[in-house]
Amino acid sequence: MRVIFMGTPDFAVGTLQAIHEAGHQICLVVTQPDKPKGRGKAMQFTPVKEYAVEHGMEVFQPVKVREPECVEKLRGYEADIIVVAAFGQILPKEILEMTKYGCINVHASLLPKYRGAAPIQWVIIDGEKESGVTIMQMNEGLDTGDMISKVVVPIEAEETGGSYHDKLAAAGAKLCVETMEKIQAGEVEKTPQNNEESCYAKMLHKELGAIDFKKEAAEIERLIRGLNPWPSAYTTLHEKTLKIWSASVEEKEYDGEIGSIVNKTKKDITVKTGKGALVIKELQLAGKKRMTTEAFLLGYDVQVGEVLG
RNA sequence: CGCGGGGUGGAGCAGUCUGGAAGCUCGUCGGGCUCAUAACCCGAAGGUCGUAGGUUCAAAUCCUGCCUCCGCAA
Repeated sequence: MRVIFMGTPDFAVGTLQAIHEAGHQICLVVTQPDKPKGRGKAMQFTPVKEYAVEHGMEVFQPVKVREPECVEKLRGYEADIIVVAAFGQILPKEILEMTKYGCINVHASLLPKYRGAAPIQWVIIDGEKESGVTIMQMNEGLDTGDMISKVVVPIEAEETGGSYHDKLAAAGAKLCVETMEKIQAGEVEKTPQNNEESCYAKMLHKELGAIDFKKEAAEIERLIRGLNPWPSAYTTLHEKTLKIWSASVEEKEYDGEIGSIVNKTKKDITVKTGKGALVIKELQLAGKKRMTTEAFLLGYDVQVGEVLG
């Protein structure tokens, strides 16, 4: 098929690659404009653009695709289908109805649950046992289109936002190609979403990672995993940001102030929470590298009784 | 030129301001103690102090350029 692909972050690259390698003709790749990123404020390509440029694909980076001139530009490619994966802009009706097969979207959740921007991390934070990827026929709502296909991916006990992201990106890429074949063969069945069961996964923001030790240890531990590697869960130690990369839950109720260090061994630091305690396994102090708590304790002096946050 | 913190034996750090013999907590190797040990005791190996140049009788330490890691911001 003649395909226009729209996507921006890493999650979308796998799908673009799979479509490309499946032999479809990608006539245009639409991605968000380059932005100054990184420590030096240097302009940086989006991951999707990186791939597209590397493979000689034409790239289009509109600030707003819904502008009439952009819409007309897209129409000019006469694509059969538009595939969207984590693009980051709302598509107007004119684009949705522009092609023979319309726009399909690769979404990283089992719809109608977890519509929105950050479903991958939220299912981990919420402690779900499984999630997956849904391919839907896009309509004008936010992730409200009819469902075409889905795949379930279990969430492991040690799953992090990063590891699950990679699993879903791979699963979504595969499912997308399979679904395109079915669409082309006219074998798809579209199922409307039950709006009663829907919920939204809000965009992640940095403050979300601020650990509130008054919460249950189990909840904090899920937050740490869900926000790993980005934007990461953190607290404060000696007035510096302390990121917590990995921790485990201990049921024991220690005496002491919530948020304080209640136990220290050669390998771990244990912090009292609203319910149970959190054993910190891997961390990172501002300016330092990420390291195990054991390595951290070899060179950094922290005492039982000190309070985090 | 967005702000800031680093790069010191295998790991994590101190020492840099106030130049003048390479240190701490671990790990590793050898030996000892012990029923035993992640515990304890004795001993050993291992470092161009990121890199290039400058100042000096003398530089990890002061000056300059460069490389590189990281936190914030975006």
